[in-house]
Amino acid sequence: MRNRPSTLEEVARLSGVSTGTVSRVINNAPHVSKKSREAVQRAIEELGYVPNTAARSLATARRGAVALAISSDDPVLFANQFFAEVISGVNAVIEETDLQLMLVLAASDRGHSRLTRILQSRAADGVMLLALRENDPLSKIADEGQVPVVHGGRSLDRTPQYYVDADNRGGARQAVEYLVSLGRQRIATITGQTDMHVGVNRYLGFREALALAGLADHRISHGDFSEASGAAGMAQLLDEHPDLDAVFVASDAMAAGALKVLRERGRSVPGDVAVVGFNDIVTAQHTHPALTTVRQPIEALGREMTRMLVRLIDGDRPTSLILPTELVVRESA
Amino acid sequence: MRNRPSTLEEVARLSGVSTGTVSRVINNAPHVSKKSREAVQRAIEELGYVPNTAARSLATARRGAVALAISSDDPVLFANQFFAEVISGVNAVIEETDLQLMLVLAASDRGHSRLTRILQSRAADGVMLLALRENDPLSKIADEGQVPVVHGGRSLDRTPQYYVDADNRGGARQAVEYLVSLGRQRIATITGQTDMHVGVNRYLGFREALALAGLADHRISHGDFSEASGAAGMAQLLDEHPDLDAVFVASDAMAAGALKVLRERGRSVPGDVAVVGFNDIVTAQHTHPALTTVRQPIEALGREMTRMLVRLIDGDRPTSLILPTELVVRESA
DNA sequence: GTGAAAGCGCTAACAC
DNA sequence: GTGTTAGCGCTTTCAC
Repeated sequence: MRNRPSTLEEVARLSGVSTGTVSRVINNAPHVSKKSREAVQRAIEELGYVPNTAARSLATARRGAVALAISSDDPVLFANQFFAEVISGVNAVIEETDLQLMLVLAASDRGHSRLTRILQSRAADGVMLLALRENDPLSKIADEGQVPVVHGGRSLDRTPQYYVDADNRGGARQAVEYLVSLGRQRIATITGQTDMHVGVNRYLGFREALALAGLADHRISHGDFSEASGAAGMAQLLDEHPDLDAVFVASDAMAAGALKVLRERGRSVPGDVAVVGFNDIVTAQHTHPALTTVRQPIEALGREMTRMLVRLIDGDRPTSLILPTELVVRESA
Repeated sequence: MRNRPSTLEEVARLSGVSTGTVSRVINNAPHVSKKSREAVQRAIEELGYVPNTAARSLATARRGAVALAISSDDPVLFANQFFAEVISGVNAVIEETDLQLMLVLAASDRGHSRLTRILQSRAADGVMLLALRENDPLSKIADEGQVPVVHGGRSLDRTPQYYVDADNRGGARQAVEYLVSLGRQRIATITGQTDMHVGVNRYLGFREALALAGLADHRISHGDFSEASGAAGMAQLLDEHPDLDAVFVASDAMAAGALKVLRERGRSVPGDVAVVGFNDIVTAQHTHPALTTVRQPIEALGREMTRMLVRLIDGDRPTSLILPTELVVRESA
């Protein structure tokens, strides 16, 4: 570790101009002579000067940072890769700005209250809120807070003012329409939690598609997005509707469970039963047969959330976004 | 959004004490009468006062934040789940402190120079550096920087002063010893990049175990940790050493590729050829057959790195750590 | 046990 | 185009 970082005042002294001018150069404001500008730049170089962000924040009342807050410990959303992809998208936009990214995982109560503090205190210039639980008290706090908030995903209880979401309903519709186009007639579904926005909307998409095709939509089992619940759901469906010829499963994890049960019961996929999942997790490529599924634009979600937040911080009024999903056809349907 | 946050001075006014006393209460310093303390707390409550972190940072010369920097875009390490697990571990420790977590993904050049700035400028009180490339210039900058640095993993060119790493060598040895204990005699390996610390050490572990068992160690193919290279490596090994009865593959991704080739060539696993991977990625549970592999303590890595950094910030001199790995036996060996 | 006041390093308004 | 200076909101001596 080296000696103490140098200050703006030292730069001023060395370059023979006032602190005001140095400051102008650093923030490349207009009305600075070429001569001073170069003198300052030389001095900065020589001293290895780096501005003190705390001092700057204090003077400008801007933090120079945004927070990405993940409130829920919901395994489905937090699941590994979703997380990594969102961050990757967020980072891509952040890198173009001078903002820093703070990460706040509100797993414990402590994390929760910490997030509350950030929302109330202007510790960040803006917050992206991901995976809020239904009726999460944070939702209210966010609305009353000091800083702009962008939500990733919606919840059932309230639609946030600024959000980016994937088109879960459209994606589900697309998946089921594909099954219909394959000639399947007796299509079932295993839903996710229907007290969650994603769960409900994928289910609605399912019903919508069947209604449009004039097919029956009573073959339903309710899961919770977990692999185990997918297996259980599939077993139940086979018991209750042995004639089914396709199943739309609201998550890939559940679909993996369903495939296992189908194999055990000797139903061939997609011969006897076609299967479509949702999310396109990595594992979807490695199931047997490989899973046809709906891909969410997760990285884009991160990118768009960040863009939106930056615009809000700049005082703009962006409009919320629903991002399209994409059907990835593999072997299971 | 509400009105302006209140200041410490306002708290002082409302509670009828000096700003000095308010400050003492907030940082619960000794020598404050019960009476003042309570008056202050009441005022804080009433005003909803939250300290301004920038002002505090400026006064104390501490940032109240640490950075987790991921320098490399190395797909192996950045791979989804590794990333999420590290962060989860980091977060667990962070939540116990008053520190904030800044995330710096140095994917682009811009990201890189941004990280350099942080290292040089005390924008964070400490930095955790993950997945540094070999000969990464950052390594040097980190050493010369203003803040304590903890490395996750090592590189070939230099052993950092403070690091936490997984026992790659020991893990590999363990894996191969297990194959030996199964009675396998003609054991091959597909290595990772051997210009990377992990690559080399897993390879060394392989040789060590064979040497100890008095077995030949010439069945080698060099991969790059990718699934494709695993497939190519397996094909090559089968061509050159058709008699092999086991293979230690230095990553699960490569192992997945290898399994595919074995299946295509009609070799049964583990009947004809036993396969062990490394990393225990989620997919390992879903290959056919499910993959026996070496699990790295990734969350612990994040936790221990953070603990170490916090101790460094506090002025302690922690000692570097190598965390044990664990063999996860499934069906492939 | 408490108050007063001098900074921390920067920006921004104002004067020239 | 440039210099001067008053803060930003907090902590921390130093008196008392």
